[in-house]
Amino acid sequence: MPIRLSLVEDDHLIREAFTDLLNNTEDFLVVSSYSNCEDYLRNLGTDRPDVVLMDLELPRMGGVEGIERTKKLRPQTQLIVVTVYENDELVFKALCAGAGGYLTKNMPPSRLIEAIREIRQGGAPMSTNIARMVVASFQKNHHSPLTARETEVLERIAQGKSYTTIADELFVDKETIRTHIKNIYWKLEVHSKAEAIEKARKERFI
Amino acid sequence: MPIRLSLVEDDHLIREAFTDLLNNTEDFLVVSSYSNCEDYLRNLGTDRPDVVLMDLELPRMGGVEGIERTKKLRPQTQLIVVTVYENDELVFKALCAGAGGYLTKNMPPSRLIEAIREIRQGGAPMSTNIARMVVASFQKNHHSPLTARETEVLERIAQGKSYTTIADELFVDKETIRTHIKNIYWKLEVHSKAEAIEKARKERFI
DNA sequence: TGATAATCCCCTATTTTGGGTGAATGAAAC
DNA sequence: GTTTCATTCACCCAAAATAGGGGATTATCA
Repeated sequence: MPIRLSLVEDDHLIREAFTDLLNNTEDFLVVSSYSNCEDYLRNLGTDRPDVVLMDLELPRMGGVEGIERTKKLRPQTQLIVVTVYENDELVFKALCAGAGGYLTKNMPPSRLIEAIREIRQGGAPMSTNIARMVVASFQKNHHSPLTARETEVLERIAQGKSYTTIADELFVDKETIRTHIKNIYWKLEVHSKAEAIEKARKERFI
Repeated sequence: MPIRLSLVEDDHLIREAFTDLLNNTEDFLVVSSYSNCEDYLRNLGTDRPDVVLMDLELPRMGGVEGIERTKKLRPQTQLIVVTVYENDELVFKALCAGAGGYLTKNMPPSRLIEAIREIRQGGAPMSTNIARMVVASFQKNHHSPLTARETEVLERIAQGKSYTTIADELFVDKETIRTHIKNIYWKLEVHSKAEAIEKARKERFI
């Protein structure tokens, strides 16, 4: 049985180039291609694609929402984003929504074929820069204004723990934790837990 | 100038095989190889490697701590983990500690060379399974016991927001949020924010 | 018809939080 | 050898948040 493919891409030249390329590849079958998410989702049940190549810049419903809906309607569907965008926020939104791979359009056509085989074999095909962004998202900013202890405290705050709990865990007094929090707030220029967590996460201090 | 490489690997057969392979590759220079982290770290300043291939199962100091210390001593050093372990926890610990790539030992030797070039060009070389684990870590569990609304509420709790703030954001009354929280606690069998966040994060409900 | 989801209300008591001010210790840096 | 920094703790206050208990009304969906 061939690997069933659907394309969602609003540039019809690219759409046809991909269709040609993939239909001329052993084991691949392009069952459908669409210029928008709405038409694609309407036919998802009858198309039954194994893998979908999805663009993100689409008219009306965007690709990220398209990914989410695909996963709700048909969870076994695997999606690879194919786009020009390398924007942090968009990449993570797409992955959170359920994309299993992310390619940027400056790749050689052979990479597309490779990626489809890779995702079928349990991988997560990504362009070089995307993989780096993803791995970097696990790592802390080394230029944090917070001390080691303050970081430890804020990490626990971000786990929803109370001052008392944190104090117990770190074998210090509750007042000590309060002092650390005050210093953290001063350094991050915030006045509440939520703001501190948001800022620290954004800048990867925690 | 060649790419300077250090190896940290306690199996001396593998160490020598890698050294041979890499020293016979254009532009590569293995400047040192060690069977443990302690010796490696002591010489990091004089070795000045561009890329380090690091095993994780090491005597005394483990590879994860080795990665952390490397990044503190010499942040520009790039590290690729080369190990047999595909354990979730270890993978994420290594990446959080600062690893820029993660390969499992069932790869062809050519993949090692490719990976070193890849990390130098701004990539994050990973084995198939590792890449999948990393991408999956962004995605939610589709078998959550929580409703869409409850998930929305718990996500905001995990951002450190108060009931009042959440109520405002969702355009409902504070009492509604309280009811959701009670139901969340009942479903997750917990009795506090911290426990709810921990359980929900672990099971990827949020 | 029942189950579930989402909304809201009231009561109580305890804890938590944010802000202010101050201070002792020890280590590292200059 | 003084000074900066990190870490620790103390006490005051008032507002806010939290957890637990009870109950109720819609609307939807199977």
